[in-house]
Amino acid sequence: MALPSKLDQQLCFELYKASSNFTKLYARTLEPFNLTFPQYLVLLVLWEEDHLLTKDIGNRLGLGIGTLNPIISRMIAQGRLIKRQSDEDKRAYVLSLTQKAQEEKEAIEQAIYDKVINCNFIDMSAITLMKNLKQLNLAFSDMDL
Amino acid sequence: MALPSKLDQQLCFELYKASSNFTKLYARTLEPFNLTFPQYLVLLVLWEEDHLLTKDIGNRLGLGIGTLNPIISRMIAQGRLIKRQSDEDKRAYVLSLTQKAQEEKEAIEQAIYDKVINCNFIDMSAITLMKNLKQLNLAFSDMDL
DNA sequence: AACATTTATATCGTGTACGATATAAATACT
DNA sequence: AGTATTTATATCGTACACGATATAAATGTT
Repeated sequence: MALPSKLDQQLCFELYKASSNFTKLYARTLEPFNLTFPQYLVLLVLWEEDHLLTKDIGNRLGLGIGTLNPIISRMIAQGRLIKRQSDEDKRAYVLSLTQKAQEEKEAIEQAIYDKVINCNFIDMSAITLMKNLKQLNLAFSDMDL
Repeated sequence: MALPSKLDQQLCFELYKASSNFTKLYARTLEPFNLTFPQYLVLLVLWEEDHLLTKDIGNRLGLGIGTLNPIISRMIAQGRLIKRQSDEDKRAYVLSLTQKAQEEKEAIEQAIYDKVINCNFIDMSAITLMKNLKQLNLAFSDMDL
């Protein structure tokens, strides 16, 4: 019987490396803002829709509370987020952007544009790549992983 | 001027999620063997070529010593690896598979085959995906990231 | 209303992952 | 040979990332 194909081994590995490379690239770009990549993802979510519950952010990023909570705590300490107990549900907490976090949006997006988008390789075949990745993640979401 | 494109934001995010999903899938498959995904990657490397130096494994996996060393230490404690000081270069250490690690290769490959390869989504468009990912990682390697 | 279950968050333990610093051995240079 | 630089590994500090457990509030059941 066929053993794990080379293909599969390479796929998981290429994905692992690509994600790591991308994270490193973003990390360097975000360092001047004293931001990590996961923290930036939280900002992306809240820039799109502010005043979300912890679980909402977790759902959108696919992160559990054990990962998200420390990230949020640090972002509160940084003065980027504010946490308020929800009125409707006293178990839940509403996360909101501070003025600082709202104002730095443009500068951060510009930095990403300069350093990341200008890496021409993004254009390569990003459409196909994205399509495949989305299909992949869709398949995972149907797997109750 | 165009802000960071939606495309880019989605690309980095889809990659992040896909890698995380894959790692989780592998983690579950490898758990019965008391193996983590990065530890499995070290085994993959050494199954292909045994008796490598720490730096060789690091190069092939794209991992620094700060990440790799704790992984190797745990694998030694697990009885999977043996570490011997190199004769040619007394700074370097040769990592070798124990008999246990050699013998469990088949069983682990079978487990991966059953749980991962049988996820039909692998077939989808893995060829295209792989090609794009390799291109991406090649571009990164030219960036002294 | 009393109780059981579910849900939202919190905390803990283990294991990456990276950058910075430290150390000893090897190599290059004068 | 003696010194400077590079190289291979080790250790540390910070920050994810996940699963397990804990707690309190909300919901469902009888």
